Amino acid sequence: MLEEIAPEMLVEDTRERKRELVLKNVKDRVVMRFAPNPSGPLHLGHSRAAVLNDYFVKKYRGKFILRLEDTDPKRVLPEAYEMIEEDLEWLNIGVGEKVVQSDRMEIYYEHCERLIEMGHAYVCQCDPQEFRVLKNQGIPCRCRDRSVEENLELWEKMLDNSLEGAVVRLKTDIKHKNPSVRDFPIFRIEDTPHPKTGDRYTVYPLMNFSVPVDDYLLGITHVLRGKDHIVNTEKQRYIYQYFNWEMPEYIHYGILKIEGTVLSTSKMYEGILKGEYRGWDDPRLGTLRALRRRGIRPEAIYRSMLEIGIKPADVKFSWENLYAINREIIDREAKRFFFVENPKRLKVLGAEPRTLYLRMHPDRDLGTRELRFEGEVYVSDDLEVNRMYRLMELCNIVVERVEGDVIYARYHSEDFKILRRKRGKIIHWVPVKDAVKTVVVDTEGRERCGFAEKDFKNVNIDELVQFERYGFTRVDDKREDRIVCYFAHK
RNA sequence: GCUCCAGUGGUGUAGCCCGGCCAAUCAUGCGGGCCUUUCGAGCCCGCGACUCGGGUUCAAAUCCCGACUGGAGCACCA
Repeated sequence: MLEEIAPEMLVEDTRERKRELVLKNVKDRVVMRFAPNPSGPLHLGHSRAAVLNDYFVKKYRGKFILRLEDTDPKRVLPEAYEMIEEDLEWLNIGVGEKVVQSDRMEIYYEHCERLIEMGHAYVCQCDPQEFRVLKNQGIPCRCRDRSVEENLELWEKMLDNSLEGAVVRLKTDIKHKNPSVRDFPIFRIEDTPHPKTGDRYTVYPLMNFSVPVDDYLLGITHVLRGKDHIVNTEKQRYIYQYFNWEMPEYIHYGILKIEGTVLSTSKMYEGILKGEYRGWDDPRLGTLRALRRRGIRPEAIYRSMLEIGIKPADVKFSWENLYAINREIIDREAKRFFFVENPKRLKVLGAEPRTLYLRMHPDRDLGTRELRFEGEVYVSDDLEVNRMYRLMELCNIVVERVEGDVIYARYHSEDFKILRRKRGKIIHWVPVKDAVKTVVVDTEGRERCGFAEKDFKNVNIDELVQFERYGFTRVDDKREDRIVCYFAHK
């Protein structure tokens, strides 16, 4: 039946089902978390975890928890809490619950105490270098077999701020084949004031402690993380075992390698402070806000990340693929305008003035624009003497001479076919009168100056437009003397 | 160096678990054509890959071993 009416629908359907991403071990409900460190806004790298979590949560009607992991006061940027939420909202990710780790310090302390009481953790006062030497040989340090009472006493001292240079270590396997797993630290002292809690705490949990504790208490069922966390998963397994907790399902995906863009939050921040970048949304950066400013749609990023998926092999991020998806989205809504970069004056002799009305979009009704031709226009190409050109949508001309910055040409004919026969080029043009000074900021942050046609002045900020043959840009700012756009892609 | 993981066209992806229907999917890219007064979009055609070597098997992209390549981890960061 369906085969007769619409066979292509069937084909499409099976394909879609095949490519769909699935989660293993889904019981009644999935709870997943996205856990960034609030050191800056979200970038392309983060968007992968955020999107995949959101996708699965929506697919299985579960819960998305945003957990801000701010247990290293040195790596917290106060504005980042807000920025991360904005970025997620922009990506259309539904945050079901928000948790901030610095609000949960007492919880971590309690659980640490329990581990000490059970004899699974101890306070270690060894010099880090010395400990490492012992650890690498698989030899326990002398702190390891202190009594529970002593450890609790020392732990209290740590909290009281009367013990320096101590850490709490988890007893794992001192001969574990991965040395970093051997009695790894779970708490450390850090005196740097915390942007949220000030100097209230000086003892902070390390990730491999706070993460499993929170994952368990929040009821996380599936954890999606990069394979750089594989060893951490192994470490965290000890915590689950000691508390006799059931472990969530872990999925480790390959590293997403993104070339040609700055993604390191600390490097970006440094660059901003030095004035090298104009802010978190500088077009050279890989932050979501930079992409937004350039006119990349959140759906394009979302689809891009789903396409990449969760396979364990590393993947190279392809800007081309992202652009292709974005182009597909914005093509139908982007109004067309003429824009000439590096403008040169062109005087056309012997042509009658006239007014043209062109469509804003080749196949959708987005209105018309008006071009008044009065003999003098801007063009961006270098024109050759004696060659025929066509001012697009207008008429054929032949270049006569170039005098300084001004090109002189003579009107030749109307018919497009003549141009074809003479193998002439079609060029863009903008009437000199009423030309709108326009700056396009490219992906390197360079300003490219030129003129757009008169009606371009009616665009709204934030609108996406296509400068014909030039590329898609987002209108960023309108000033009295010019309009500023950010370049998206061809 | 040690430990672990992975290798499908330029890029991303499907297939690999449960060998045959895979002279390998889809997208992007590239080349060509149609259309078009955009070198855009759309439509059509084409290009292009199972890292290599052994083994198991009637049969291997799919299973096993080795090599090579790439990656991750080896912190009082996350």
